[in-house]
Amino acid sequence: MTLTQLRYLIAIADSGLNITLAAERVHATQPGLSKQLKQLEEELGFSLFTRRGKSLEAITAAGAQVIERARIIQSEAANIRALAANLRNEAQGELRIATTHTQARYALPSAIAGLRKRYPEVGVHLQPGGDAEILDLLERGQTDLAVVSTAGTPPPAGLALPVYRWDRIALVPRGHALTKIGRAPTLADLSAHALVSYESSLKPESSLRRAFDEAGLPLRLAFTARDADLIRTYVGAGLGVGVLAEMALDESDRDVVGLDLDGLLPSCTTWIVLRRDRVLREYALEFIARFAPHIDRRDVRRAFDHGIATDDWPVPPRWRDLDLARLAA
Amino acid sequence: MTLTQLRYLIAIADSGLNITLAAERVHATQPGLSKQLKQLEEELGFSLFTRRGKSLEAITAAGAQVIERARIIQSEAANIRALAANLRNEAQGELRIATTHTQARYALPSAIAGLRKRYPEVGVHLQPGGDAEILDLLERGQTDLAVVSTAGTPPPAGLALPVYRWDRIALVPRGHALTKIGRAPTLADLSAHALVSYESSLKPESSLRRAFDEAGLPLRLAFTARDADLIRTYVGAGLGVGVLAEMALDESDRDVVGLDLDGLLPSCTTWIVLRRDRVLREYALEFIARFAPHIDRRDVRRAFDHGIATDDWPVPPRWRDLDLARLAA
DNA sequence: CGCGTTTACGTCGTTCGTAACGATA
DNA sequence: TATCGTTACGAACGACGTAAACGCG
Repeated sequence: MTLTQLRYLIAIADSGLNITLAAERVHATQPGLSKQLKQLEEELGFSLFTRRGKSLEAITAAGAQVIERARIIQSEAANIRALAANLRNEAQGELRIATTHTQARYALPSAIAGLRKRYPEVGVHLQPGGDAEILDLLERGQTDLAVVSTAGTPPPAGLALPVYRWDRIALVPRGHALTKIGRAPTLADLSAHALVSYESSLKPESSLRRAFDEAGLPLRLAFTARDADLIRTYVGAGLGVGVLAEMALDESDRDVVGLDLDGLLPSCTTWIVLRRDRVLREYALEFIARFAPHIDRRDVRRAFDHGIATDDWPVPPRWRDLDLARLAA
Repeated sequence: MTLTQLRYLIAIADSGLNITLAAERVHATQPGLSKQLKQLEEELGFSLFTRRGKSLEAITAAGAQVIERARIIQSEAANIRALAANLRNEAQGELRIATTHTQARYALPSAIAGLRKRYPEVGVHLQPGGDAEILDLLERGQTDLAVVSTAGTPPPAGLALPVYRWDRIALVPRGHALTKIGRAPTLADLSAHALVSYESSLKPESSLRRAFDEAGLPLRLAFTARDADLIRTYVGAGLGVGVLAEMALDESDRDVVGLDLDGLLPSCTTWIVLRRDRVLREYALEFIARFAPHIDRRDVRRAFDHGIATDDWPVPPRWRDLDLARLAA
């Protein structure tokens, strides 16, 4: 058993059992992988895969167990290399950030721009998805850090650092009835209209849905998307009243106007979520320091080593109080 | 970076930085280890050890981090091999059990004898120590399972399976004053004598000490040892009244006699403690099934996979109700 | 016949052990 | 001078890539 064999094994599993594809991904030849796989199976004394003819058909139960452990080994080997790269002050590398569209579009650009200024050789890869997918990516170790938002408690997995708080606003076409009532809309006001909001509102545990349920009001969703820009567009097209993150408000928009909801819905917190068992490259800490400047870098280190309870983190600033220009500097 | 390099690295660290000794332990030559170590350091780009002249002097901070990860890698590699050996129904192997003297001497023999009957090719290695040492061995992955006792809650680390409950008894020379009071001794009775008990009674959190503290009585320890046989011997020699596990009572002993303490001290539970992240060989499960026959083997598996709360385990039988002969069958 | 896997083979790099050398207490 | 680590060298092994054969749809 060698690290190479385990790497090949994982590549094969992650390439849908296509050895040729896996070989390309690890920059090796297909016969090489075939042979190493065979040797590994021989050493272990059982088949990692079932075969139909010559092709791999499925992962055996035992194979799945082995792959699981192999991933841990690979991840720890990567940790050692990351450790080494940090000590050498390597300025090259990659940063994979799994996040939602709203964060990627409105919150992250300045911090990422700042990061790239300090580390021009670091490639940043955004991995968009829904909250569950994002945390799943983190869980499976396929991303370096996740940026997600919750309306209440922090996400259960990993080490969560609070970044900023934000509220939702209502978005209506200019001249819409709701702009004329002279006060912030109530849930009853909203309930009178079809709503346009995030895909996540479809889930029964969404905070929007819960607010309506608790008020005993019906929630009609005319349109949902993950993408705040789409929501804005469709509000402009008159599909209904938008409910979306304040970050997505564009003051210069001629067609639509945002309305404060004044505490109608619970505030949200955006978190950076990390895996405690993963060594971060220096530039990842740099990103965190820029995106969440109110958190002391040493506290992050300490949280990694000893585990800080979530309550011990400082209350994060509100979105509207953030100095985005400073993050990018 | 190879698995071999990491194995050598760990061997060096565990041999007190003596490469020659480490080489013997891994069945390789000293120059081989030297060279691999150098190559690893070269690849990582920093020193794992500080050197005085040619000798290794200390582990660097970064080196400690690497070793920590290397241990995880080694442990997972061992897990894969264990997985494979189980599938092949290998009947050979080793079982390392870290435990206290009392368990090793009185509780384990029948279960181990039974295990050896079923698996004659398995070498069993008892690693004696105090409770803290034992759990430390488990923590550091240097033992397969730990057998420890507590007077209350289960040990905090790992997966704890309750095996049996037991009480402490008093041990006095024949004809001792306490044999003539015609009732079970009270704490006050005991307090009148110097006691002979386990080394662990020296610790302020020991349940014996706590019982005396709570009763406001002084505890005088004339003699302590880890070894119940020694305690018995010194009670026979008249050093004082013994307080020890009922398992250690030897009815055929001519010199001393045991006295029931009748709930004077809290009951103890003996636990098997496992690491959830360690794959056990089939014979280890066999040992568990023999030592704790009231626990369903499948529940152990399930606890490994999903994590069962400690409260969900069945209440273990009392020591005196155990059928030791059956365990050995 | 294309796609993907296995087999065969030659080359190259690496590991490992032996032996000699060097440094330290 | 004994102990422990490094350097040097040769033999053996193993990994890898190229090329060809094989099976399956």
